[in-house]
Amino acid sequence: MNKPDNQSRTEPNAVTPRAQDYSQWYLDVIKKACLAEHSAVRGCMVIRPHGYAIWEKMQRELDDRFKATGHENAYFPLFIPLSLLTREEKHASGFAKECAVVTHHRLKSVNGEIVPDPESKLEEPLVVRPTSETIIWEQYKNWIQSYRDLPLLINQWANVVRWEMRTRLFLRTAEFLWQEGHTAHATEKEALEETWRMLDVYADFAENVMAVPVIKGRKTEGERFAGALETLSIEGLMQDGKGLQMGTSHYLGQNFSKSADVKFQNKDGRLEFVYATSWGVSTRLIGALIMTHSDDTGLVLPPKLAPVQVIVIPIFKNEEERLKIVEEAKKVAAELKSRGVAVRVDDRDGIMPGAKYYEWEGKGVPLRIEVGPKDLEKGSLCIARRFVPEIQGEKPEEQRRRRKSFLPRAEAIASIVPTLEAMQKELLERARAVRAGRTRVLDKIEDFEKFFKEEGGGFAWVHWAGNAGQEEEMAKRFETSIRCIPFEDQLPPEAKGEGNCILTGRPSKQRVLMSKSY
RNA sequence: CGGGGCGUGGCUCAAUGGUAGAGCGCUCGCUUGGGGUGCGAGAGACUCCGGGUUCAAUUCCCGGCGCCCCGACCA
Repeated sequence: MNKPDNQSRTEPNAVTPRAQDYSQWYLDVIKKACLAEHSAVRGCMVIRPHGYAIWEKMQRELDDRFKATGHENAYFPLFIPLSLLTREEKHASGFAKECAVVTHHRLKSVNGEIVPDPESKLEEPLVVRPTSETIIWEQYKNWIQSYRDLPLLINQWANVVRWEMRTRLFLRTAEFLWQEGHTAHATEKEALEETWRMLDVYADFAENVMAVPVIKGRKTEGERFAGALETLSIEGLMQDGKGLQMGTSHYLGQNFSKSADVKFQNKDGRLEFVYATSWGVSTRLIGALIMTHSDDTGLVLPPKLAPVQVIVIPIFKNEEERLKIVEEAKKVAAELKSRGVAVRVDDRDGIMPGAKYYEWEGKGVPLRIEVGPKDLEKGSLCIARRFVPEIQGEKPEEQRRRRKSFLPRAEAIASIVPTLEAMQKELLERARAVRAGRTRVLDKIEDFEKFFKEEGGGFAWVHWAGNAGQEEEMAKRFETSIRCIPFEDQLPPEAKGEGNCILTGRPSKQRVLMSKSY
């Protein structure tokens, strides 16, 4: 990476990036943090070790929550026979436009060129799973006979392929990693409860682990998952004012059990189709993390998702000093490790400490400990935070001073865990504040237009009673869509109550959440 | 699939109708070390592919291919 000149040096903690071009800013952060890059394969992404380590942390947190709600992991095939995928009509037509299809099973050399062997054409094409409902329900048919087999609560960690026209690292790639839960229940009530429960799991994860505040609600008919009776989602607001769907939980009713013919015998001995749910979150969440917290210096990670929570940087002049200081740095690291902190010592020689600061800040490491000769002498440590809570009107250099603190050694080490916990909370608060600053309760279409065309946009709470065609009109005029019809408790107090549709003026019982989106 | 932009050392880019240059990175040496040390030496490019114009093309023209951005499609 190029060394920035003095003018382009960045001060950490800028919540709103100076970059006008968010696309470029987003890519810069990913690059600085070494998270991912485009691969030579169209629309596909290479996740680099640091990015993958974040995903692993997410996986662990989510998996714990799935297990705690009674779910088990399993794995199903990558390939779905075409006839299986097309059994559920709406589901098939919903995904039809973005399927990768395998048609041959062998290659052959023709005139010196290796091509699919025409003789090896499959009798039935195989679709690379865009999602696994169909193949999983085909299997559930064999697993479910009695009400005693229910509920069946399964989750799968997998990759899926959706052949998107346009891709963006993490936010939309042709192949992505995700988890998909697929559950079967004896009653509609139980399935609905599961649908709502898993949305709560996602919302809890988003806020308490990712430190990204979300709005919970239901999708409009047009945005519903193909084949679902109800789609719930959590919606986050990114720093550029665009909304992002961060997770979905679907109530599938009996659609998939009917098309796969999955019946069970209830307590009365009668045969019934089972009720289904499915729910998923993907590596898109890493995109959400980046777009929510990062600044011009690079990535900012909530401590709970930081693969390295504390980086220890030894500072030394000569070999003699190096030996002593690195030894002390390793001791400090060992003490932190015993307290459950993910810590690393950057003892690389020949790289200036300042360069290391920039590097680890770019990667989003929450805390840095500097150990130098003076610390050894005084028995102290320097602790620097990746970010500090904003103070209005504060100058950058004041803030920089506030980011660092010099503490007696024991005190410094004891302060790490509480500081990480505090930073986790501060990050959520900061994201909440940014979102609040970009959220409006709007009643007039002129105000709506001004908000999205002049003020950068964000979340708009508006009354809506339009039809699908009128939703389309809003999309054309303002590039906005209904992100969700929020649950009642999700509305801010000033947005509650009845009113009139912002477009048609027709009476509306409740406001919906509108924004531009990814 | 439409609209725009770009393909030049590893990266970011410059220049030129006469076969290329910088910064960063990399290697070696010294120097330096609490916010991107400084100096010196060195390695590294058939200028995306194909064709055309020309005495001569990296440069101009045409056609591919690839990438990026903006739309349509979507987690």
